[in-house]
Amino acid sequence: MFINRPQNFSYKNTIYSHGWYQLAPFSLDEDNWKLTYTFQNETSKKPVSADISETDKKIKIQFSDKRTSKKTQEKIKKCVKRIFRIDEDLTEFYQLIEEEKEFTWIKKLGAGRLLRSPNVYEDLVKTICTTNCSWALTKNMVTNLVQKLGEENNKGGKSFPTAEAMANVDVDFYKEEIRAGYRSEYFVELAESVAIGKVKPEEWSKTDLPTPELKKEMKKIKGVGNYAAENLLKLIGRYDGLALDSFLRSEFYKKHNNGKTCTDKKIEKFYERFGDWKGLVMWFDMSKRWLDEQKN
DNA sequence: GCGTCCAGGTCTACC
DNA sequence: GGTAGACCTGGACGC
Repeated sequence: MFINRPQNFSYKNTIYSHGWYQLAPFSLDEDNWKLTYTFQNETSKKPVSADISETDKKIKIQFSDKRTSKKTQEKIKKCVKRIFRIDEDLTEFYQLIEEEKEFTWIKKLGAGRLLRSPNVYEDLVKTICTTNCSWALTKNMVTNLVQKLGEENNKGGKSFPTAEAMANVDVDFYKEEIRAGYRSEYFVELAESVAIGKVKPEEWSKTDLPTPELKKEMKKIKGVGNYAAENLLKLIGRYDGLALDSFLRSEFYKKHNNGKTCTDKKIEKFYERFGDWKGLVMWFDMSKRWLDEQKN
């Protein structure tokens, strides 16, 4: 199964856009540039693993189970499009940065798209796992969630757990098995709220709510503060927040402030001219060094 | 081996 | 609305 690649799209630089590709159920074979993901499957409950790779003009999806139904294949194709943001229109973003020499590399390298999960709920849980801890611990928590609560297929692939599966375990499980620490209570509350339909993260992608109001909605969820909400907004395609975290701040100090610390207001002022796209501009401005270090 | 620091922050109480 | 202090984990670091 194939998907057409959009203009200004780099398969590799989209995978490397941020750390999400390192989080289960994603796994990346860098020698063959094969991104594997195990998708939830509502119809049979048995998840489906798929290898994603690129050809000259297309993105290729290969299913580990050849008996995967056409209907499921089509659903997974839709998910892959979401993961790579195939249908996202970045024309305005590229036009905006074209006027600034410092940022023209983004378009040239086909960067600009942030890898994401097949659904908002997974991005939400993973974002909470990034708060107040090292990246190693984030990976550990997410791996535990997938290994201990995800469904397994006959190839050994495990999917990210559903809200229902996450709601079926208690706080002690999150503390002892997931090693989520103080986040454990947040996960129980969140999973229960999503499972009964009280909180609907998937609606966030479709709502017409202005960003500040949507951000307020997101921050009602325990464990979601300013950084987490703005990170989620970026993942659903709203880039008017910077999602400042310790990584972005320290990179900004090094690159634009002679290594000295400064206020968040100063950082915000620097990117103000990019309006609704400032969050995306800042992310790629700060992560250029990281992209340069990856295999290209 | 042990203690301390801190990392892709948030929450609550208090002012 | 702004701020201080508590909150879990685990790797890095110094001793």
